[in-house]
Amino acid sequence: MKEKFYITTAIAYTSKTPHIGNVYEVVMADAIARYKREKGYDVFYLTGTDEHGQKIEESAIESGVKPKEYVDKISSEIKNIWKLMNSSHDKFIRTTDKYHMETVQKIFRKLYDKGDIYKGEYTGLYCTPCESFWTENQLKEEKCPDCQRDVRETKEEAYFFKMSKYQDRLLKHIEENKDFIKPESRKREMINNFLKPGLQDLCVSRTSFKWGIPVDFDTNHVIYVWIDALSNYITGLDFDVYLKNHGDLYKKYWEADLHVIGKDILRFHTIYWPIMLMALEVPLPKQILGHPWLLSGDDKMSKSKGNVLYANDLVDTFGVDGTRYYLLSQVPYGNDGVITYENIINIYNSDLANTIGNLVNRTIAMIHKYFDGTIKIRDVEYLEDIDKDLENFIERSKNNYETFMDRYEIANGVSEIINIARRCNKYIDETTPWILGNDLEKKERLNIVLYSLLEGIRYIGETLKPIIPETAKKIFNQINLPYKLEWFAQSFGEMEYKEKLSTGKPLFERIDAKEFLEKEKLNIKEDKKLNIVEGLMINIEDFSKVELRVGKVIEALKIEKSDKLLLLKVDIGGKILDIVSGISKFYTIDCLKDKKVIVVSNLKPAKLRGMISQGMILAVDINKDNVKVLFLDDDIPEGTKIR
RNA sequence: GGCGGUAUAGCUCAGUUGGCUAGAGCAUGCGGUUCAUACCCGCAGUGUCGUUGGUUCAAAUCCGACUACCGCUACCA
Repeated sequence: MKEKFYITTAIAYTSKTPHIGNVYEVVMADAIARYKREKGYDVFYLTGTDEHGQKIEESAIESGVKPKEYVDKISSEIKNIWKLMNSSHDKFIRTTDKYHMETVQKIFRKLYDKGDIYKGEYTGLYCTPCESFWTENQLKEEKCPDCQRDVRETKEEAYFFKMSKYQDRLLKHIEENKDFIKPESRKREMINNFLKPGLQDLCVSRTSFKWGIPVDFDTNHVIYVWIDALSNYITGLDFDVYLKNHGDLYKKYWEADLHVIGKDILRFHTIYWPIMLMALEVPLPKQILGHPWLLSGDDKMSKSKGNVLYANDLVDTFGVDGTRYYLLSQVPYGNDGVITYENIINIYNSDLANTIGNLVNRTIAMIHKYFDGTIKIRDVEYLEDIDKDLENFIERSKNNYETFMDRYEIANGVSEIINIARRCNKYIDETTPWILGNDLEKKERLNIVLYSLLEGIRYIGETLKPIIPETAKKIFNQINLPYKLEWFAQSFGEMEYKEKLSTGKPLFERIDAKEFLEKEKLNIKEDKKLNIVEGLMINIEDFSKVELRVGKVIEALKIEKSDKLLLLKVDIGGKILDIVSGISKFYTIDCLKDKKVIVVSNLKPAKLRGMISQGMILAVDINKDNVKVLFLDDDIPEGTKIR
């Protein structure tokens, strides 16, 4: 009976096309899944898309389509990218799938019936004309800050999950199960930040938007998106809420062996998710692996730098395997990795083309040249020390590889493969087969040498299977062995190559970095074409509701305890508005003073960080770390209306 | 602002519980080789291990302070 292995990725959020970080996660999970399959596990690998929530509802409205249409599109886009990356998932779940939604409703109901979810209320001060809730300190002289009218204490219903009930049990579980949260450093974060201070009851329903799974016994409410999303790990296996009629998948594969997720959502997976499962009386997953990111945010990606990266583009240039290889070999285990075209080209050329590709190519060329493509098994009696060295090195590397892979340290595993290839290249130099080839009496010796190399290549092919399967396939093709060979059924020196080898085609074409980067620069210019979102059109009346005026910044002040906010006093022609703006990272106080800006002057005031903001100034978000305020010529008088 | 993380060769990163003369790959320089994809092999480097105090026989490693960068989070009407 095969041992089972259930692995999942986080399901990708469908508010927009996934970035390379999500792609990394899937490639990583895929490599682990493939590795486990090779090792003989009965693997179930689940991935999918998370399709509910306010953000999606908003994005859909923005694009002028129904939410379902919107998520259908993005979800299939994501599915295609996963396919492109050669993900070998066994199932792709969508949270808009009917069975998922039904089970989530039952989960909610069960927890409600149990008393772990209870109906409570948000208490707040409500201003009826403005339809807004205010907290006490938002009020201005006990009146609504917007309209200065009276507010009333009002309650709004919401469902809450009694997190605190399970927190001690969870803390104990985390402390007793050393490998529950990996890497180690993240575990401390979770315990110190969330568990030790004590958990608050979690609000698990929303009434402020509609795009979600309704609470079936109280349809004004939709279920909180995390309850919905996390459940996919069991609904995807046909979980039965009442624990009686689980589907076969569930019976076979739960509990999960590994949840691969980004470190940013570790909190949900290591706290809310286990507590949900405890409440459902279901065993917890064995391990949660919070992986680092490939990019430390958008900041490192900027079109002007020419390092924006999309999965499609990467695959176009480097192929699936070039891309997978980079992702799997270059992201460090603990820290975020960096990705630039220069780096990828470098790694691609040196590791794939030069080290592995060339090794395979030159070996096969020699076998054709000296033996017409057929090599017989080595005769152990004639082995020299140098051959044994090679063999030992390769066996050792293979063992190291497995050790790393078992710990999910993929990048370390990959470097063991490269080590094998390097060692083989060195062995060629040590044995100089081209000299042996000139001497008929050395034929036997030459056979041993080339056979040993062939075995080395087989080892490389095997270990590459989980990493870059297409290339592994090509290698097996070239050395004329079936790809589906059982994982290392023959150890070094035992394989018989009965068939004549096929003629070797290079596995990877080298990429000229200079040429490529210059071409890229041209492409970037192309990319600057405008992307106008169709669908959301407003008419002139809508626009005329917005009052834009020229304002002069009289004064800019830092707001305490805030990194992003500045308080601007802006003169809009006789009237001075206080405007709170999130630009303190980009502009100093001095360089704003006396500047002319565009002000939205009829914006409903709002309270931010305790300050009342009476308007807004226009600025361009080039990306989240590059914001430009739109300044006007100094000689335009303040107060002038803009239209 | 709160919480957390990271600072090591030109670049990307390893350095397990304190014992290094501080490593690997790439890039650089020199030499070798020609089976191979201007490839491969060898040799050579360069580092006040972010700054600064402390603990210790011994600190890149442990503790304190500081600085810079990053992430999450609140706030960017």
